[in-house]
Amino acid sequence: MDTTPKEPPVATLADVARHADVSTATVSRCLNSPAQVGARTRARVMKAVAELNYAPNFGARALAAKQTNTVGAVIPTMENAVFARGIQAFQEELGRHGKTLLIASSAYQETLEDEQVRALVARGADALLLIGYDRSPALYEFLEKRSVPTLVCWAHETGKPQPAVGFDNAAAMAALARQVIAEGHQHIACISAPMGANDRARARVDGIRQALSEVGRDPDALFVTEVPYGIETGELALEKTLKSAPDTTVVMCGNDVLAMGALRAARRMGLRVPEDLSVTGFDDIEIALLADPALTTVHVPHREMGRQAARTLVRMMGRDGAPESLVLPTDIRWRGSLCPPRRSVDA
Amino acid sequence: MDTTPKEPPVATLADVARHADVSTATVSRCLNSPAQVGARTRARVMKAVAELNYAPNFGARALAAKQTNTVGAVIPTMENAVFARGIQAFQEELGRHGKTLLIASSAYQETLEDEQVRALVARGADALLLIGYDRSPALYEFLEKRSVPTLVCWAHETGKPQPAVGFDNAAAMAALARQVIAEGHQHIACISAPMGANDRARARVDGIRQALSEVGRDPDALFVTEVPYGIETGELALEKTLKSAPDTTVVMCGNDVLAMGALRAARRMGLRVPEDLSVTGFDDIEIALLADPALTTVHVPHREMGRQAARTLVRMMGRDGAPESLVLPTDIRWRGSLCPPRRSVDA
DNA sequence: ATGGAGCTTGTAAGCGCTTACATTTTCAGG
DNA sequence: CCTGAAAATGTAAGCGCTTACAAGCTCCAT
Repeated sequence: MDTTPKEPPVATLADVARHADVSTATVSRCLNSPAQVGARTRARVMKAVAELNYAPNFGARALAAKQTNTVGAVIPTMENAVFARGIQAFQEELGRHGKTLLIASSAYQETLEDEQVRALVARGADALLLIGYDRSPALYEFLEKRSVPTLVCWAHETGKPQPAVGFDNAAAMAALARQVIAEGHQHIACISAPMGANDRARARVDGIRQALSEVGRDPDALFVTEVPYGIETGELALEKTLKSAPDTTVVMCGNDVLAMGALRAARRMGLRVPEDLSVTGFDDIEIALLADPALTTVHVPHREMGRQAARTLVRMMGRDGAPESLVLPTDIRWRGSLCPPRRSVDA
Repeated sequence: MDTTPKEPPVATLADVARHADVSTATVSRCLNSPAQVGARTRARVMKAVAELNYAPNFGARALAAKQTNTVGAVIPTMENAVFARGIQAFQEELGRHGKTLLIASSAYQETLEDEQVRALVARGADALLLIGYDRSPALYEFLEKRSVPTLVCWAHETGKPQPAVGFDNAAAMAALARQVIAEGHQHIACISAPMGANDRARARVDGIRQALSEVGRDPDALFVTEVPYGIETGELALEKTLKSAPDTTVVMCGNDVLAMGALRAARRMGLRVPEDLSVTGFDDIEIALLADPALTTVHVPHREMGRQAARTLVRMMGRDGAPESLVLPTDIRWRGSLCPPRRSVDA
C-alpha cells in the first residue's frame, strides 16, 4: 500500500520555514510571539504549519527555552479523596494557564517523597506542589539551589519560610475541639493518622490539646491512637481506644475516613452514635454526609485550595516570582454524630 | 554573603566530564549503560557526578534521545474515585519502570479530551492511556501518524482495533441483570450516566437490555434515566424514575455514586430498601460497603487494571511494541440492597 | 613475540528550537 | 524624493545530551 518507503515522520520547524519561504526564526516567532511578525507573512506561515501538520518538538523547545511549562506535584496518594479532589482542581486551573501536570505519589513515606521530588525536577518540572511542610532540609536546599518555585499545600503555618496555600490544621481542629468541650465532653479520645512525617496529622492532634489547655485541662491526658489511613484501621482504632479508655464519650478523628471506621465499629459494638458515643471527622468529604448519622466534621475547601495553589504557583513561575502565601478558611459542619455526653461523669 | 557573583547555576555533562577527566560520551555512558564503562573510570565519573551534584538536563536528553520517558493519561476526572484509584496504581507501576505520569482531564467532554490528548503529545508523552473507546477517528489517526502507543482502559470490546486493558462493561452488567431477573423482578429501571460520548455507560445499559432479551422480554421497554455523575443527580433520577415508572421494583444504576443517590432518595421518599425497592450499583467503590443497606454491585478490579495497564503500556513502548489486550474479570458482590420484589405483580 | 578479537574511550555530528544581533524593508516627516 | 527610526526578517550560535564511528588498549592463542 504505502509506496513511499520512508516518509519524513514528522515536520520540523525548518520544514515549515522552507515551505513558507521564510527563516526558521520567523516561524518560531509566529508561534511564540505572533505580534512580532507581519500579517501577510504570519498568514503564510500559519498556512504552512497547518498544511504540514506541524507540532513543535517538546525536547528541543525545552532545551532552547529552558522551560517545560510542566509543573510537578507529589501527593501521598490519589486514593485519598481529599487529594484527588484538590489535585483535580489544581490540574484544571493549571491547564487554563497552559501548564501540564506531572504527578507522583509518596505513599506517605518521606524517603519516597524525596526521591519523587528529585525525579520530577529531573523530568523538567518548572515548579512543584508539595503537601505539608515535613521534609528533609536537604530537599529544600536542593530545590532552592535549582531555584524551582515550590508551594506547600494542605497546610499553613505562620513563620515557615516556605510559601503555602492551605489552612491552619491546628486552629481548625482546635475550633472543633472547643465545640466538643462546650458540649460538655470530659473524656475526649483521638484517632489520628500516623504523625511520623505528617505535619498535618500532628497539627490536628495538637489542635485538640491546645483547646484542652485553654480550659485548664491536661493536654497530655488526651488518649491518642495512631493508625494508617483506612476504614478498617479506623474500626480497629476505636476498639483499641474503648478498651484502653472506656470512659471516652467522644472520639475526634484526624480525618473522615478514620471517623467512618469509628462509626462502623461503634455500631458493631452496639453503641449508639451519638447518644453513647460522639464521633467527629476532618475534611468533609462526601462520605461524611452519607454516613448515618451524618458526620460532624471540619469542612476544608479542597477544590478552592487546588485552584488557588495553581494560580499562586503560576504567579511564582512568572517574572517576579514573588512567593506568596494564602490561608483558606475552614469551618465546622454540625451534623448528627456529635451531641452532649449522656452521663456527665465526675468533675 | 555570596562572594561569587555568578556561580554556574547547574552542572552540565561537560562539567562532569572535565571534572572526571574523561569525554562527555563516557559520562553519558556511565549514566545510561554503566556496563559499557570500565570499573575504575566509572567510579571516577560517579564521584564527579556526586561532587558536582549533577543531574541531566531533561530537554537536552529528550531532544537527543528522542524520548521523554513520560506517559500521558487523559481521564474524565480524578474526583471519580474509580479513576483516582486506577490512576494511582497506574502511576505506581509506571514509577517502577522509570516512567513519569503526565495527567490531564476531559470532564467527560469529547472535544476537551481531543485537545488534552494533543497537548500531552505535544508535551512529549511517549505513550498514552485513554479511557474507553469513544473518540473521533481523526484523533486516532493523529496518534497513529505520530505513532504514539495508546492503550484504552476501563473498557474492553472484542473486535476493536485499539488495544485495551479493561473489562467488558456490557457483559458485567448483563450478568448482574440476570441475577436481578432471577430474583423475580419484572419492572427494572435504570439510572445511567449520560451516554453521549461514554461507551462504558452505553455498554452497561446495553448489558441490561441484553439480559432482558435473553429471557424474551422487550429490551426497549427498559426505563432509562440519564443524569450526570453525582449523588444529588442520582436522587433526582430516582424521583423521576418512580414518577414515570411507578411499578419499578428495582433500579439498576450505572455506577455506585448514582446508586447512593438512589438509596438516599428512596429513604427520603419513605421507601424501604430492599423490601420496597431494590437498588444495584457498579464499580464497587468503598462507599458501596458503607451504605445502609450495603450496595449490591459489580466489583471491578480498578487497582489491578491500573497496574496491568501500566505494564502493558511499558511493553508497548519497548522494542517490539506489540499491542496486546487484556480482559480483567469482574464479579458480582451480593449485599443487602437487592432482594426479590415484594409484590410479584402480574405475569 | 605477534595479530587481532574484544573492551574502553574519544571525537564530533547532530537533535529541533530560541534568540541576540545583524540586515533589510517600510514609511512618516521634511 | 530623501532621511532615519521603527518594524520585519534573516543569520547563526548555541542549549546539553546521545551515539555512530574511530581509535587506542588489553591480553590471549599462536
